Amino acid sequence: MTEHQLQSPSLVQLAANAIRRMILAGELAEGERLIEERLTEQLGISRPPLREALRVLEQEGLIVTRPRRGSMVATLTDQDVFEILTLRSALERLAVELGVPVQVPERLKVAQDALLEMERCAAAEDRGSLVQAGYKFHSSLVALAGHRRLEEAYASVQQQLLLCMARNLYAREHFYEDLHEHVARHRKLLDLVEAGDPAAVLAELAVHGERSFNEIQNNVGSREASSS
Amino acid sequence: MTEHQLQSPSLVQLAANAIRRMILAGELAEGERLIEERLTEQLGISRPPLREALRVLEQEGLIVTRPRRGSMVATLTDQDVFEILTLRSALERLAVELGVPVQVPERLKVAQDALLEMERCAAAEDRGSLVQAGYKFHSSLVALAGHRRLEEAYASVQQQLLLCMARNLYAREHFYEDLHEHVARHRKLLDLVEAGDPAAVLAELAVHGERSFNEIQNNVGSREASSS
DNA sequence: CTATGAACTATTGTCTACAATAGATAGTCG
DNA sequence: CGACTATCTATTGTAGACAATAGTTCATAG
Repeated sequence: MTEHQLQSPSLVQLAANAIRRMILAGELAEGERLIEERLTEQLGISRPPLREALRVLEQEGLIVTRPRRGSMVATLTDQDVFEILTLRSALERLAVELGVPVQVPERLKVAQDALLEMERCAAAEDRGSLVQAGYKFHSSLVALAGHRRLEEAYASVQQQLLLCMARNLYAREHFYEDLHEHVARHRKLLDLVEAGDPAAVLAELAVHGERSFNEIQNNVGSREASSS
Repeated sequence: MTEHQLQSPSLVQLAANAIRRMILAGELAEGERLIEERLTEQLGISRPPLREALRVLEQEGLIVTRPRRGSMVATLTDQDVFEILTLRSALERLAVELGVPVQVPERLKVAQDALLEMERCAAAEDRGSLVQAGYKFHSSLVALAGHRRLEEAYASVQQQLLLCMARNLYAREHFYEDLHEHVARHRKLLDLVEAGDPAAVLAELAVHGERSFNEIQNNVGSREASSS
């Protein structure tokens, strides 16, 4: 049932991916203007496909466009971070309600693999990769529901969270106070999922989300303080 | 705090709105191919802005685009309808959790007005307008949360639901078995919101959603049966 | 010295034209 | 007579150029 829809990507998709990567990697600072002609030179394409790519990123919430004033990388306020975190939490809850107990074993396998990857990263104290692995783990949990729109919405929200973290290196360095405790929480989450008890997973997810919320808010706050 | 950001809409926005309206009004059938040149003639614009508009609609889930094969109006399967309804429900739940008890009285006013409009439509037995008014009512409930991303996500999902209903007139004619009972349920919902009891609203919303689910599924099913 | 206005430049919005490809149709071979 | 292949056409993908506007800078007047 996995659809291997291999189809040559258009320049629009390639451009959108490239710019998305640049933004999430922090190569483009928040609030930075995206000059179309400059991007066309960098990417080696012409403006029409680039502009279509910008529309895609705009819908994804990574950039903001005002008529006649061009596009800029989205600037996230505390309110934005609040919105992202609450929305993410709500989507995860739906995913658990629909996906636990697990119906399709293959999907569980993906989550298990992601967790193993997280544990490897924690052992190597590689915080950067741990963030990525954590992202994959959560995505795989959401994928348990077999709900395409949910997955897309989640990916979009998670992406904005990465943008939020890309804006200050501080978060990337200090994000997880205790790596192993962090991974242990994820292990517990997966165990509960495997046990097939949605209520227990939701409860764990609640404290899980609470922690993320505090950590991110603190990091964002510290950035504001440190920039003065 | 209401931002009157008056800014002249670009052709992209105008085109997106126009095509969106055409799709939701049923003027473009589900699965119908959207030939770019034909649309440019209808709308009196050239292809670049049109293509950007199509990207917007693609991200909104109203059309599907495959590389080198153009765009077509999205075709919704039963799985799609399931996804739309569950997602909508999850978003409404988040809205209630954040928005009840009501913090900003002005927002409640909007919901009250929408409900009055619903009651007027029910009294006039105008099912078409009732659907619209119901949409506004639910949107205003979601707006209680003061959560921009939530509102946008909800609008997108709700829009797809309208697409789902646009594909068969049957749903529009017979959607609400009992108009007044339907409106009464909404009245109760708003009363609970005003009372400021999130748990009670969530409980009512659950049965509310359950009903919508059955009604829509039945209508979709009947369409499939009646088309043979 | 400051504030207001106009001209200018950088950038976006839009259009026309060309290149490339997927689907269709007809022709030919088995 | 059916199936496969080649050509052809309709449509999408991309490029480059022109038009319009917002922000900036400089000049001038108060």
